[in-house]
Amino acid sequence: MSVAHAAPRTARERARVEITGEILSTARQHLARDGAAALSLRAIARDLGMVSSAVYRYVPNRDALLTMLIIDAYETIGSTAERAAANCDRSDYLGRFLSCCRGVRDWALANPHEYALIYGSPVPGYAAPAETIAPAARVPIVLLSILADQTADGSALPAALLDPGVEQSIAPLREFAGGQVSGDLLLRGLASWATLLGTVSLELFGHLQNVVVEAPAERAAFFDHQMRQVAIGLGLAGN
Amino acid sequence: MSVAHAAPRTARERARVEITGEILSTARQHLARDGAAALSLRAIARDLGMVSSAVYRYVPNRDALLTMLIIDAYETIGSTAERAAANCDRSDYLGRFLSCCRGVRDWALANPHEYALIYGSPVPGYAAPAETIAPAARVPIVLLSILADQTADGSALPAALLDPGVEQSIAPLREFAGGQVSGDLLLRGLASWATLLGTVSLELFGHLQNVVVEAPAERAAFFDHQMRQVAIGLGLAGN
DNA sequence: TCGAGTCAAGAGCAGTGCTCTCTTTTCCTT
DNA sequence: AAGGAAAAGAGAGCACTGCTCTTGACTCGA
Repeated sequence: MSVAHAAPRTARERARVEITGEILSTARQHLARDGAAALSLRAIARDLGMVSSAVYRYVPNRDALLTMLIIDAYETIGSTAERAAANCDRSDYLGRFLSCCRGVRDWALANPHEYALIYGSPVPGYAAPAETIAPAARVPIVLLSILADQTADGSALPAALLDPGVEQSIAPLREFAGGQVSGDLLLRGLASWATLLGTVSLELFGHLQNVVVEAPAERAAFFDHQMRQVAIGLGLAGN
Repeated sequence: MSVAHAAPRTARERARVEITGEILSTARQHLARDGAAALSLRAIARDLGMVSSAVYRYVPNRDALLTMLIIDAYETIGSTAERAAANCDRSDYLGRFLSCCRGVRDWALANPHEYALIYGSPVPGYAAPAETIAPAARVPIVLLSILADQTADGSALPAALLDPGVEQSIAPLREFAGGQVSGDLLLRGLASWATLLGTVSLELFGHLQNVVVEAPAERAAFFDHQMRQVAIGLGLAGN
């Protein structure tokens, strides 16, 4: 029986976790500076003063390194969103929602390449492995928990009747949500998620040029207004 | 004085436009098959039976080729959206909107790599040149023209009062729209654009796994419902 | 102490974008 | 028609990539 994540005993094991960590952190730096497409195992090796083939002792291949960075990005944006939402009173649904949205946007602006890695075009020939699913769910779970809390205290929007085919289409999400939130509200939640990511992506990927003033203050005011409108659509700003 | 786009006179000029066209069409094939990151000038040259350096007689570099493909993608998705919207009566605002959205999604599903090229992560180290602006505007213009028509016949939503900072933030879009559409409606239009692209991106980039049933029929029903809700928010389905 | 396992290093393969030179082909002008 | 200029093709070459294989050195546990 093996202890999970046992502390490294031998010098070899100690060196292994240390070097693996160094590889990951330089990879993170390279990703932040040059983007995922320019991520090069050889360049990382050079930075670490080792030869390229040596890196393969610690990382199976480039895709595995990308997977680690993807998980890392999901975890940090997830915890950012969670912390942002937790900054507000539990019953302040509007505040939690807006805070979460702002947190996502701020993180995206500060880490554009990381954001592009997880929410932009998938790396070609790369299939996201199962380990990414849980971290990827953290942001939508923050949104979902706001809706669940709202439903629990009875202040949620009255559930509209849905077409059976539509109701059926979100069966996986419904199962995940545990039946607390109405299908109608789940769909609104998904729309809010899409609008949030869509708005951030539009801004970050340059599609708001000649549409919204470039200055940070205006961009922030625009984003805030859009997210507030979304919140109204969710019934979060009713009172 | 030179005639714009004059017909090729000499055999050399004729060959030039022809070979350039062949390079572009094989590039399109490679893009559709393997994605932008795997686009290789050498592979294209090989397909065309020429040596790699010869391609540089026709295309300055890889980025220029990408620019052509980007413009191409914007043009085709733009005309797809236009045609889809034009399939409905001019006064059928809801129909035009839904048809446009479905057209965008269908095109994206049929051409995922092209979609990712224009709406996914920007290619690192690549700055979109000015020639892409006009083609990129075609889809939002379709959405905007629906709102403008709606405003013109007096059936648009009553314009809500906006915060001055928010109103100011969309000054470029306001100028483009020519002052016909209220700021409130312009912002709703931008939100609908963001939701459309966000929803399509979520689906195409695999973020709806374990959220929405994978079967095409369910996915279509889900999309349709979401876009219909957006249309309601735009005041397109009031009657 | 000694065999097994682990690791760094280097060479090497196949591929990339891009440049340079050299030759051939085409075109235009004299 | 002839000659020179321009354009195009071909090939070598540079610097880079991911990745594999072999070799020799090191570490660890029995």
